[in-house]
Amino acid sequence: MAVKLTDRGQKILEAIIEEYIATAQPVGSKVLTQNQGIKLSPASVRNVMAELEDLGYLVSPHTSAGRIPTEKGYRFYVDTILRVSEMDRRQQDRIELQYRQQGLQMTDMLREASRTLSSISHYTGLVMIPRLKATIFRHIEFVKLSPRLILAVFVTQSGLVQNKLVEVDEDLSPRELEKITNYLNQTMTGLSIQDVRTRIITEMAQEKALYDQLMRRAFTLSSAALVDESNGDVIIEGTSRFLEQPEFSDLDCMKRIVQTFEQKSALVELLDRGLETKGVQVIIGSETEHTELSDCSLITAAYSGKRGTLGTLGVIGPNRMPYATIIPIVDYTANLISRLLDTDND
Amino acid sequence: MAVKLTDRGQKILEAIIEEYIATAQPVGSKVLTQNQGIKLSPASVRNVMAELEDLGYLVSPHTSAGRIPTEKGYRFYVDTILRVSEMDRRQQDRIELQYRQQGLQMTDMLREASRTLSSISHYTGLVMIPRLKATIFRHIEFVKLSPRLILAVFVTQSGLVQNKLVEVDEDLSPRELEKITNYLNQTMTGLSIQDVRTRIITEMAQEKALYDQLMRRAFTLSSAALVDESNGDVIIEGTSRFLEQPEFSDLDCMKRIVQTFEQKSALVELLDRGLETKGVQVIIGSETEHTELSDCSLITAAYSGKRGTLGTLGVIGPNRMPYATIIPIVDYTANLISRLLDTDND
DNA sequence: CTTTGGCACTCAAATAGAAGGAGTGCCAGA
DNA sequence: TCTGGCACTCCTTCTATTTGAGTGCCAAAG
Repeated sequence: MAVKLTDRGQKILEAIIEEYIATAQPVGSKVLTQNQGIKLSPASVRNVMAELEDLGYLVSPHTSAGRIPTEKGYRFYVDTILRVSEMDRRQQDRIELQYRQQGLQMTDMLREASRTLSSISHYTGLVMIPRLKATIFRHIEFVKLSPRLILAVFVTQSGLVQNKLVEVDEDLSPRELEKITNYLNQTMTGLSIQDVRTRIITEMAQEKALYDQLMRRAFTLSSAALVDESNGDVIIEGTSRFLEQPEFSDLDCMKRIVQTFEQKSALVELLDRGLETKGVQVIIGSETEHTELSDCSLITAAYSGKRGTLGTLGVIGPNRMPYATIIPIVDYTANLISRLLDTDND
Repeated sequence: MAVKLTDRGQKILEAIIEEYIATAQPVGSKVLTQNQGIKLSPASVRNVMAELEDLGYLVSPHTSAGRIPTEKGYRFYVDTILRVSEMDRRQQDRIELQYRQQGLQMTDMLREASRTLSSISHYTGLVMIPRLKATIFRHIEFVKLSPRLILAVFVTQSGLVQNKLVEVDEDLSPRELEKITNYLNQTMTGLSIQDVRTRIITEMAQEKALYDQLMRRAFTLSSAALVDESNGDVIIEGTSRFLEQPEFSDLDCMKRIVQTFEQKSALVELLDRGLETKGVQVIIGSETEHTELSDCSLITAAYSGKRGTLGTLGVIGPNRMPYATIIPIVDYTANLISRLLDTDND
């Protein structure tokens, strides 16, 4: 790390990585000299390449092949060489229009976001559904389905609708239910679900609540309704893109990756990492800390609603991804979604 | 079709298909003679096999290979040879228990069904989400989110909850909204969504409704709320199972299939076919009428709620599927889901 | 001291040929 | 009608050889 890389070394590393991203073939010294911008003989390039290999940025699969970037190489490329450009303006407009024409349902929008991410990046799109507890309480409504079964419908500030069936021990009259509804809507609006839940707990602990039958029921009901079950769901679109990548032509390796996708938990964990971070985050290969995904990279960014971060979205593909084009795409999409969530439903 | 197959022909066809299902290798005359139940010499078996090939039930990939079943062969096998057994009782109980422990949300249950179908069949599970219009109206509730934006929450008899955001032209007072809610819940409960919609249309056409402001609004609102957007969604679980099948080791073919899955429309169409049919239906290869799925077979069955068919579910895999074990699984699952939808939420 | 052309060397990938073997069709005899 | 035998087909596997891209290193040129 402390080792400085010469200017020339960087240029050549950049050229190699970009060539490899484009072709998926080990890069030799000859093709690099055809690259304008490098005005050296193959022999000189070879010297530099040997240096880069010593530093751990490149490896050669075997003696008579070219070089391919290591994870360290990609990391260096992303961190210090890469300068991301803006996204094409016309493409931006086209995407935004597509969303505007859509309906207003939040989950539909997120699904569309995942699909769009996949189709314009040509990799697999990921969108994390907002954690309930991170959202702001707006409104709750109870619908009595049968004496013991109540449907709780619960709307967040950003327009996310969540329903939950709650089984209760005692038959609640419509009037009681209405009172409970009014009480909750008056006291809880504007708080985060997290806060609502702690508040319910503290109030339940206080004696005054325990003496009041109705209050007790209100709290029982609402705490049951607000349990976050959708604990980290991810919308994955474009899994088939993985099948296009030559590095995953090994069926066994492919299968393990798709299985990991299906389980989702690993992806949830990876997307969670981006929640705290501002801007675009890149996770390369073994940085995922999942052996099945050790040949995959993620480009993620957080999106937010009116108040703070709601979730993350991004793209997953092979290490050999065109970061320069995809980073702006992810960045733009995260901002767009944030904007749409802000303007909708107010 | 008119051609009668000898008893011996059937026995041998059965043995070949079952051997091929088990091994995925062309079946030769020799292995068949090792099968107890066939007490003939390889030469005699060869004669029968040549006959079966003439009839179109078998083909040989090349002269020096064994024979593999054609679609026609599978069809004949499924229609006339196959006798399906009951499902293992213990497995039944284990599955049912798994569902009972689950929550009550319908979509979660269907997702679980798809997952279970996949995991016990070792193929890909499919469950069609009920079409809204096929379901029975139970309750509707409106939540005003902002002056112009109303959230309609709508519950079907079988417990499916659907929400929809409706933009309205005029600000409705809470009282008006309540009146509308009451009116709709009183008049529409027990009708199918289809009926509700036609009723709304006819009533709107009648003059009396047009003169009544409130009524008009009620109808506008409810018709907007009941538009079926989720037009045929399918829950697909276990796509990675396809990667295990040797017949799809060709990456290109594989990619086309997974892409078709992702688009879902083809699967919706295929599952739709099973809506009218009682019992288990088998669709083999080109019967799917989708070129991408011409090497796939589906085993489907309809499931129903309190009143009539709600949707279909099933398993998709290669033509070479162990029909004998999967048909009972699909059958059992469809019945189980129907039963669970009947007993829940009443 | 850096750069470059030359050259021997390495090793994966492609090609070609040979051997092996599974399975068939057909025929003559039981 | 069934069966053993036999010639034939042609896919699969294996081995040997060739090919060529790319390297490392060195000595000479800049």
